[in-house]
Amino acid sequence: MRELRLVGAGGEPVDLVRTLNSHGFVDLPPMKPDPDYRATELTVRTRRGKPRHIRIESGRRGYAKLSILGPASSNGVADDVTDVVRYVLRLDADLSSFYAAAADDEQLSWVTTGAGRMVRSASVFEDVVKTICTTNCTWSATVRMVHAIVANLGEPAAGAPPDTPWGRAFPTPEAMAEAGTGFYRDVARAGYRGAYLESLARSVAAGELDVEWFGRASADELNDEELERRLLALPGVGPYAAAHIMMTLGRYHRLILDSWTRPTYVKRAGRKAATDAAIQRRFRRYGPYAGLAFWMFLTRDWVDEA
DNA sequence: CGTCCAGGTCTAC
DNA sequence: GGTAGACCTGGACGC
Repeated sequence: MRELRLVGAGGEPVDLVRTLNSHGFVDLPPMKPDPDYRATELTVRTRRGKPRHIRIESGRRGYAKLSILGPASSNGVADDVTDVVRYVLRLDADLSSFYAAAADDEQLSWVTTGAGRMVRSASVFEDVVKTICTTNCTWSATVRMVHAIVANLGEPAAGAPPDTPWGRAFPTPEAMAEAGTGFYRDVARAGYRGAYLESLARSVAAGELDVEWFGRASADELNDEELERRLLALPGVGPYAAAHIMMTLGRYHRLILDSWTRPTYVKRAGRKAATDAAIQRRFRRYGPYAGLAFWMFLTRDWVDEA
């Protein structure tokens, strides 16, 4: 068992439950939250050996508790797993300036108690794949595709049951590159997205495309405009997908405007209608955090207020 | 049964 | 540069 101090890089508080229910991807394997999002299970790859199945939950005040389930693990493996969890929970992010801006906003000041930390997948590749699986389809179709990809191509942790997506790490680009066109068509039933996924996996596996760098690069090395341009160049990634991927990368300037967020904004704001431009004006004051502020505005009721 | 469309994108003008 | 039309799939509808 390990403990993780729930504090952001700027000393700001971290609300674990809000983080574990920060956006739809937390409900996709290899993550499996409890129904109330007060804890989650997750299967992660480590530098050596099989993936590990773990559980993250509240610990003593101000801490999360991390348990590695299954066979006993060495300290090295526990260190690896801890690093992955810190990454997934985005504990390295500094949201203090976002909170400073939100404190003056009557409709968003509630976030300063620790909301706004968006879960990210263990790799940028995984977030790109999942995002492509959300395009032009219902959420149930996204679930079907991602379940098939993880259940069939993901490496199982020790003791993982067969034929389920749970207990398996998200597949490597190599595994997805080798799966074959028939897998995407007949098993994942990804339709025309299959070609996008296969092309993406092949480029990454071949070392021609380094999507992980998109997550590591600073804003000086890779500014938002250039990053967006590169994301739009990926197969199957258009304006919506680029904005969503940028959110997972911690680039919150762009608002995710899609068939769910637009009507949800109108409802939450108590309006009859709102143009994209009007929505963007509402959150412009947040500058680089405009997209995050928008997302918080939409998802306030995802967690019961204490 | 057919039509529409969902957390859109691509191609061809 | 902006805008139709096609596109896999499978639920949700209307008929």
